[in-house]
Amino acid sequence: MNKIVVKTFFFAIGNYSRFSILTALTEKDLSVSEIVGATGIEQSNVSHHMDCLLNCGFVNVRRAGKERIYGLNGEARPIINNISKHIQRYGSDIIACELANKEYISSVIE
Amino acid sequence: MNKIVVKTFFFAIGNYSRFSILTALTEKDLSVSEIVGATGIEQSNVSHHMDCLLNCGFVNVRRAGKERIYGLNGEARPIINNISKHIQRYGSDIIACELANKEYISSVIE
DNA sequence: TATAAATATGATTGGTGATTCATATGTTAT
DNA sequence: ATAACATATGAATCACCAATCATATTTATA
Repeated sequence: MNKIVVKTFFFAIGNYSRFSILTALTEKDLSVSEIVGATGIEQSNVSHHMDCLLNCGFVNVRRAGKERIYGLNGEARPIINNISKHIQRYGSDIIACELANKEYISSVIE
Repeated sequence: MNKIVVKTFFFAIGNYSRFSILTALTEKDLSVSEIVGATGIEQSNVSHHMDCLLNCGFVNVRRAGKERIYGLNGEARPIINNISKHIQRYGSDIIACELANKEYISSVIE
């Protein structure tokens, strides 16, 4: 398994903000301001994330007047769906994680 | 989808070293020194990672003399397998990521 | 019980990247 | 052409975590 591929994959997807954006895009294509509304992430921050997701091939973009509409790439959809399924299915195991109570990771959560 | 669960999941798995360890454990249970051998990660660093993976419920551990043998938890196995499959299947898309050439992420790779 | 082997723990540090802020670019309408 | 809206870009900061080093703990063997 190629190290660059693995690192790039987790870099792009393994971030809560970006994963939220990808999840939101699972339902339908969204403009930047709609993504801001759906996720609560600040506008310029969303743009930075979209740049990352674009460059890593997870999303595509098209113009619509003043807006830019982002959509999931076909290859990305099954990845997001599958990880979501896993997280939902094994969420109870994950949340049982004692680490959440240890300072080591406490900052990671919320 | 619970934010804590998502964050914990990606925190634990979304790290190349920890993902390598989990991948190595897919084949068979391993002692710490065997993990060191298989992954090239330094001993105390492996221990720190195992602490994380233990606490997050991805692995279990048993004693065998001086050694400690780590194994994948049943719930973790399908997650690792599935993500591996995805990365293998969509690797060519991921690796086409232009971001790899931009300084923004260049440090992430290697 | 002293020594060696295997692993864990604690403290520290450096690098990285997410976020924020300020501003630029692009687009539409008046 | 200018104003208003939508988004992108650049720079800077701050927090976080992976890695390292030194040392402690646990178990086995002589």
